[in-house]
Amino acid sequence: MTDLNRDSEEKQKSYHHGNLRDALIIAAAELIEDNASVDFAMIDAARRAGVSSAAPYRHFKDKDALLEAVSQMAFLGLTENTRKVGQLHPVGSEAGIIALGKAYIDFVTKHHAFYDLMWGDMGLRAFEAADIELKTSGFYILVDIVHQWCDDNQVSEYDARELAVKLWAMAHGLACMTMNHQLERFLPNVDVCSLLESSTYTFLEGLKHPPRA
Amino acid sequence: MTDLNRDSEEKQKSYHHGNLRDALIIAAAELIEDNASVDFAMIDAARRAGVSSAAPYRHFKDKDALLEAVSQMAFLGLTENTRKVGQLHPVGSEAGIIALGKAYIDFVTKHHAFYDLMWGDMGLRAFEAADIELKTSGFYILVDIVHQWCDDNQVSEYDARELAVKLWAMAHGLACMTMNHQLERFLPNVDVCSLLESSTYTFLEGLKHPPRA
DNA sequence: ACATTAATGTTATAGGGTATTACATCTAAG
DNA sequence: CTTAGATGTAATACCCTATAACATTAATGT
Repeated sequence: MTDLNRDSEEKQKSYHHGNLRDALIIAAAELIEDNASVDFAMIDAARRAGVSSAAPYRHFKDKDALLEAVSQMAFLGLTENTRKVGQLHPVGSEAGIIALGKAYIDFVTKHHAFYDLMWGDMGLRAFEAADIELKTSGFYILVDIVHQWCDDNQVSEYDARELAVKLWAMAHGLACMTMNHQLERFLPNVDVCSLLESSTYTFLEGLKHPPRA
Repeated sequence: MTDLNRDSEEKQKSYHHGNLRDALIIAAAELIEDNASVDFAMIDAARRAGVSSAAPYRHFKDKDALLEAVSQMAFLGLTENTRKVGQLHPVGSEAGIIALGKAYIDFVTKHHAFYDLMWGDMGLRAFEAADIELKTSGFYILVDIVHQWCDDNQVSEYDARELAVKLWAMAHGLACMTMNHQLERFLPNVDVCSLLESSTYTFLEGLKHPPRA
């Protein structure tokens, strides 16, 4: 009877968790989303995964390492999202460029707390490591689209990467201002997506006309 | 002799500090700059001001309150800087608009650690308070210049505040990407100021041409 | 002047968080 | 089936925030 009970029911709790590392990443991500802050306590992530407060340190050197793992998860999500949206539009279309910008703003503002992990002090340390591709591939999706746009519009004097950076900076800036509640302060009732759209159109229009005064 | 020594020398230490509140703000600001992070310990700010670890709590409810005071100081500096730079150029000139953007990027990137205080989670709480003017007056300097630019360029169909937001977002985005070291990653050897300049020119050029396709 | 009160500073400490150490339990390899 | 390595636990040292109880000074009224 004792033996029967041991692994009947569901999975029951064994001394070893099985996949604590992933469970901790998920637990941390949930805590971050719930509290809208990265200031959760390690012991809370541990409890959520059903282990003691010391267990996480078998899988992560310190809290920063766990946060870095969450950051990587977030980058995966962002890149995946970017790729999907990019495929919905013809490469080089202005609609595609705008859609990417909107998707970026949408992702970042909806996962506000992850933003700090991805672009804040945290991400920077491990950015040197082997995951550079993971964290930059989203950008190159935009570069490709912009490159094609340049070809299609006889705007050949510009470097696609430079244009992509500028366009990204526009989206990034608008996303920041949204998250800071400055947009609603200075432009109440204005949608950030419509701002991005008109900004992008204006900018692309400017590119098609004489470079300098 | 004992009496003589007591207040000779310089100011000597009296039981009361005299202006501990300001001293703590300055100490905190210095610690933030030095460590490039807001994660200083209250006791370190207290030591820097020459008092015990509990003394700060006579002047600030908690650490957040001290950080908020530092944030206000930073906003004062940014606004003052913006005002000065604005006065160097004719109101409405493109050079003036670009100079403001450059000044913003310069200030924010040079005081990277303050950025979090000013626009991060911190600032948001007290943004509701009486210091809204302090924290927004810099923006309206830009609005005025943009408004004049619109008049000078027969671009009347746009709201100056909306254009100012868009221009600010551009500068803000570029500043973020600089601080995140993304600019140097994707565009090594490119100066953020030159990016802002060409971005702004392109954007303003776009405004002068047919609104939509 | 002098007493009284408010303001400001100190020491001690509770409470909460991180991360380590020593020990316990399980898994896997031969 | 034994032994080594991986993984989990309990206990704890250390750091930080914030409060409480107490000490000292400044300010105020008569």
